[in-house]
Amino acid sequence: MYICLMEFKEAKNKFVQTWGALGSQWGINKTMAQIHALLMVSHEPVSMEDIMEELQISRGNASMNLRALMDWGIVYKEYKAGERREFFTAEKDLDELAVKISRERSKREIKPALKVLKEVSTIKSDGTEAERHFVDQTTKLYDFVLKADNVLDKITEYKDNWLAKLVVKIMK
Amino acid sequence: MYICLMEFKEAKNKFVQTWGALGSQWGINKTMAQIHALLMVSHEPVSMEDIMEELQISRGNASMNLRALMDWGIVYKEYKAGERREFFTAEKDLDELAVKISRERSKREIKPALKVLKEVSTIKSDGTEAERHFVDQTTKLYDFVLKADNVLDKITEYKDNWLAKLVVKIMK
DNA sequence: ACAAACTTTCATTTTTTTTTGAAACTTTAA
DNA sequence: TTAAAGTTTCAAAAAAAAATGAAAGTTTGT
Repeated sequence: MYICLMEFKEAKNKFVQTWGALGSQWGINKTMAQIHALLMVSHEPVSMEDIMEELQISRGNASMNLRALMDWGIVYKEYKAGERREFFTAEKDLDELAVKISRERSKREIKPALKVLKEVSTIKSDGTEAERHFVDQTTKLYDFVLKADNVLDKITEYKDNWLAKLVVKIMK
Repeated sequence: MYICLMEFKEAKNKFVQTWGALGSQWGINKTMAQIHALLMVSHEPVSMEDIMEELQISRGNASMNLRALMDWGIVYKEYKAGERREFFTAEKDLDELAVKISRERSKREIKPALKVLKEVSTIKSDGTEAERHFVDQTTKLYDFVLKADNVLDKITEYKDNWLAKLVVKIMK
């Protein structure tokens, strides 16, 4: 029994650390990813105190990153009857999680980038070869990113089981 | 003519800055993304000197990031006849570029994460509900990430025009 | 073999990002 | 209305990541 508990804590910690590192590599702040990981594998809502305790982080840090996760729509606040404090849960449905992350990153990062690509690809170019190449390349890039963004949108529109459905479409 | 040149330089600069910022948001060092952007829109190979000059960065920085880009397989060294210095070009085919980035990120980040997910999801759990939930959730996550990684692999296997082909498959 | 032309490396510095923590704020219950 | 229990904010500190630049290393032509 003791050994089993140790193994669990160890595994949980390893998972949280790994998810945090993966987050960093994809431009998501480590603590934010760690909090999310922690909530993902918790079977019941977790208080801010507990998050601070488990991840050894300050109240401010916990508060700010929980806010960010809620802004992303992948962590929810919960109230327990007769409890003053707030508890938090993560979106645990992976299809839904992926859809929300896609949507948010599209809105925050891809769409603004597309706007700039459009802008820079439409300078008048009756000029040098350098100019012609620039316009050509940025136009291609605009088309590519736009198409990719649309595909992602289409895919995640299925919402329920989009990944499974995609597998079917592609393998066939 | 003068105004037109200004517009071009301005557009080029805006593109490079934007691509750099986008890189940061996705866990790619800003300078690395900027160098890549610069090479992408350059119609002919660029020397390290010119890169340093255009991006206002040091020799060391340029050298290290060019090496990293070559490791990713998306920037190539070129030798010009009768020239001692080395010149650099970027992969300009966007299908190919996306394939290479996918492959590399899968190899460097997804695969190692999968290994950990497998590990932590296979602790023995005859224990508490917390343990059962942990095993359940990490197993689902493992399956999901594995499937997504495979789909990406399959898609990019088309290599030529994979995005266009995907559009067809999905819209249909 | 030499030196000129060029590239790479890495300890140090700089910049950027993240974290802290204490003060300000909010909510609830008595 | 008050105070207890909690949350949020943000200026300052710390940590992490990136950039510098000078020394070491390489390559090439004579």
